[in-house]
Amino acid sequence: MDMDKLVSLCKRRGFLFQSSEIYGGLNGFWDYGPLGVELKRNVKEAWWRDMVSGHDELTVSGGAPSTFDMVGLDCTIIMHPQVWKCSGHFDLFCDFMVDCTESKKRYRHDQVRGRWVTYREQKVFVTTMAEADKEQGELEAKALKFFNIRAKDADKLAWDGDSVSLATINDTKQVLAPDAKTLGTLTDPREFNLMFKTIVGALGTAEDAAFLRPETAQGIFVNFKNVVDSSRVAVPFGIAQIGKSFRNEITPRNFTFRSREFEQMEIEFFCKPASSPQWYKYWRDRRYQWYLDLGLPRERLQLRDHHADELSHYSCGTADIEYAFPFLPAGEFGELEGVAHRGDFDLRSHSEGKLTKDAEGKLIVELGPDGKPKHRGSGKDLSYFDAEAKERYVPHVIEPSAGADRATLAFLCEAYTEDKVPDENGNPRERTLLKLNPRIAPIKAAVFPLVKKDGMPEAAQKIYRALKKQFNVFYDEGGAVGRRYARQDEVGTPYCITVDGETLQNGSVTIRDRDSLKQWRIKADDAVAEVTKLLNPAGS
RNA sequence: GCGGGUGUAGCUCAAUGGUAGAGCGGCUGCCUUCCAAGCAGCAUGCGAGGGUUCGAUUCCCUUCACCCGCUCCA
Repeated sequence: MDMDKLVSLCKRRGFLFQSSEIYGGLNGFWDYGPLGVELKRNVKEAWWRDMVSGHDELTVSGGAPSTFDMVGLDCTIIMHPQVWKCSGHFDLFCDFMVDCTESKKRYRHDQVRGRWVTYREQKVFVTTMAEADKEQGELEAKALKFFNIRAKDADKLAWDGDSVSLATINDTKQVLAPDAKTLGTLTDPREFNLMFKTIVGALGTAEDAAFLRPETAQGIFVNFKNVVDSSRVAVPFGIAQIGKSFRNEITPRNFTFRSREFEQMEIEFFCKPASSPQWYKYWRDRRYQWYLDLGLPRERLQLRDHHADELSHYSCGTADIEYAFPFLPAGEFGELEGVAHRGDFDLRSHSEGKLTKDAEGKLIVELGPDGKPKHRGSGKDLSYFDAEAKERYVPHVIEPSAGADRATLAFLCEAYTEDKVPDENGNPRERTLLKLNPRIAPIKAAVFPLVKKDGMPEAAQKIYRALKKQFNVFYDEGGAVGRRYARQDEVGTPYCITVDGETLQNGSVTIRDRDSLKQWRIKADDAVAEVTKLLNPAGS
């Protein structure tokens, strides 16, 4: 599929526009047009319905270890700055980077490592990005090349001290950058703010700095106690939230895939530590199935477990649900949702202070240079008393975190179809259509009078008004009926109802299926019942 | 952030140092009894800023955005 064609259709038909387009646009920001907002709302509402409001806490659903509760939450985008310090975002999202003017490469300042070495009175700091086990070999090879000496004379190099991070070096003039041949090609370290900074208070000073949330999850963790105390939920239970998040992506690209302002659909599921692996598996499989049910095919959707070395420092297991977006190279997949087993990292961090892993892999409070906690927690007890088991523990957390915009984009990509249908003379003609699942289609049905006379518009309008009470439907009486069908196909409307001459005789109308072009007759009075039936097939 | 490319109507494209045209789409009317038909008419544009010039959509600079590659991807 040609991505440009989809982007063009999205703009032409009002699904997606570039933000601030009349001013030249803004990199990484996108607006949803009249049809796009319907589509995205339908995606979010399907998620909320399927995960939260439609959840049956009385029945053990397929694959779940037990029954469980689900509730929702809607938190603010701006929270106490300490939230981001304890969550780990503050440390991770405020990186210092250095650029190499020779190789044009960019490095995380603290990740560049090197050693001082002297040869014939010249002392330089040789650096590399190599892994620890290959580091010394790399450094020696680079030093030999720089001083232009043979490998057999390697013992003439005088090494001084162990390998250290570039962050400990003040004099960049004597630094040989990892991919450079000459000295002093690195810029001074510059701060990269991956979180959006803002000011709280009209007289904003530096102390009033706050951040727009980079994820909705933390609002759930900091409200854990409020929800437990107020809503009669018992572990195991989940708290769900849909909302905007903000990240300064370094390279926003690929349409809405990597936007700087985006919407998340997140669940934090709290469970007993011992049963958390089962819950992890449950959520991972259930979330994968959700995308299949809404129309992404198994061939283009994969559930990929992270390797151990890919896991975040707090995670005991993470799987990504990934879709083969057409803008990616063949065989590559892009993340739609991450399902992470986060252990008790978040609740404990917000209670005790930001945690880190010690040498044995145990979570301990991270200390600053002064020996005190680097980021102080709230000091509030976020443990849970399990009345059934008569024990107190900090629940473990499973986090299915989905991108609403990415899901919407994936459904659009998958729906985009070109086929050939017979024209009025029976010759094949190119057609563009969106084969959207009717559940998420922006318009559920269109109603047409076959021609604009003989009372057909009046009859069609009556059907339109009846349908409109329950569904987003569209009325169109202009031009040839074939053109009106084509327009609806292009925006993914699953059904078209047409009033014709027979309607006036016997009260029947035709109803047409978008994908198959099949038409059948129903009673005009049954239009609402028929569309309701089609949109709610048995078993769902 | 770097390198390369691109930027003209809603979309796809053309032409030009003397302020732009087509196809498709859109709108109005006529016609039209089932898949973008026909006829008549209408509307809409040189991404932004600056410079050179009598005059810039065209040449130059800057900027913004998009695409490709690198980097980044918490």
